[in-house]
Amino acid sequence: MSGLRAKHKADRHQRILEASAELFREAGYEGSKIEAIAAQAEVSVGTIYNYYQNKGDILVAIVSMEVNAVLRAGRGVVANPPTNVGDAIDTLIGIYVEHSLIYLSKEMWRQAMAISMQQPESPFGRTYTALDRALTDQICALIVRLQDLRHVSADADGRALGELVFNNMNMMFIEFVKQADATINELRAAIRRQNRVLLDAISV
Amino acid sequence: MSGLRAKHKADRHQRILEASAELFREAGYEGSKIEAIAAQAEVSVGTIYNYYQNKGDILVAIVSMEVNAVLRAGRGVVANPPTNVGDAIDTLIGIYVEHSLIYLSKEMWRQAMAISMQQPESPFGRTYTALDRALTDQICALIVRLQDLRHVSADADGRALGELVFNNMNMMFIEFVKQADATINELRAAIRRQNRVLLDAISV
DNA sequence: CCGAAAAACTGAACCAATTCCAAATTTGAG
DNA sequence: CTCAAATTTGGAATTGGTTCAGTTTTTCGG
Repeated sequence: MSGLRAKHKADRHQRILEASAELFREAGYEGSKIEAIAAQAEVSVGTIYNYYQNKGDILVAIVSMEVNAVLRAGRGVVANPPTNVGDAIDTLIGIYVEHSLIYLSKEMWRQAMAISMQQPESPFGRTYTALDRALTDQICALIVRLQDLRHVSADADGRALGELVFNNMNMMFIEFVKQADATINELRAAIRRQNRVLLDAISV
Repeated sequence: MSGLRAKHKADRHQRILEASAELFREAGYEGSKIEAIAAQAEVSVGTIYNYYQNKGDILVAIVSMEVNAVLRAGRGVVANPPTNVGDAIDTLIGIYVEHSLIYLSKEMWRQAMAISMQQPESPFGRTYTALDRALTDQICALIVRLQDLRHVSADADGRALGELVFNNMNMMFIEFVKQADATINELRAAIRRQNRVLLDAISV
């Protein structure tokens, strides 16, 4: 594929993405009709379906960008964690949840999760699952790092621990986006309390 | 409202529910058209919408019955738990997951969860959230019971611990229903491994 | 520069859930 | 038995995501 065609393709991808992101935030995911996205992006409805399998696919592209940004930010913590185990985990989780509503609304998160559940085998579903997996891996990496630094007992099952921490956080996050009036601070406090149970088991 | 009318109402509710359960299992949730349900239940489409707000509402009614059955079964374990803490939790979780696919398919679970996420404020969403809550409470009750019996240290945060166990199990269950080829035994083994981390922290 | 062939675009048609409505039926009270 | 209220019926209209057949654009060998 050469010049012009590739350029058009990139342009249109971008236009569709920008139009969608804008509309999703303004009118919500359900409130954004495909026709409206098409009009805003100055392409036809059919073209959108050339670029994305379905409406949900557009959403996942946006969610992916967000989660990848968070994963990058998390790397710093893993490389250089606070020496206190509780603080280390809390810092990483803080990065995740504090960023969560900057580009995405609660409704967008809910829709994204719902679609990944309905269609786990679709490209969308796979991508979303892969993102969850990457977050889990990052938490596990942090714990292994803390074990290397002798802040966590070496005979703890790092993988299991990381999964436990991630799964709990993720479930709490799900409840958070389901409740319109829940705040990020409440969420973090609740997770902190839950994690405290674990810390006793593993701190050196 | 007296006799006959109430009876008919109950009959129709029942017929719609049975027809739906059968079709959902045979053809899947998405594959079951409302018209087909109506035909099977021998009522008109309009009548279905008299009894249930939407298709998802029917599904939650079925899921509710299932979860309530599981909650009843769980009460026995809470009343009379195995003395070993790991066994106690494992037994309760065993009841939950072993029953999960008897009346519901993985697809039905996925749809139910997805809908509860998309519409957390709808009657459906509220009911589903309440069921999750009831399961959490039951796990917490088990742990408090074990504390009373001196099998779990009295100064552990029972509520936080129960939430952690439930949230982890629930997340693992979500992954389980997303993967077509995941087995219940694999699921239980994975959860057992994760819970082991916790047991060290709290066993007396 | 020309004329296929491939790729991409378009928007009207399709499908299934949901809503709406007027007519028919059933029920319960008097 | 009769009437009024409640409920059911089924078909038409609506809605919004998705598909598809036909058209336009882009590419590329000669």
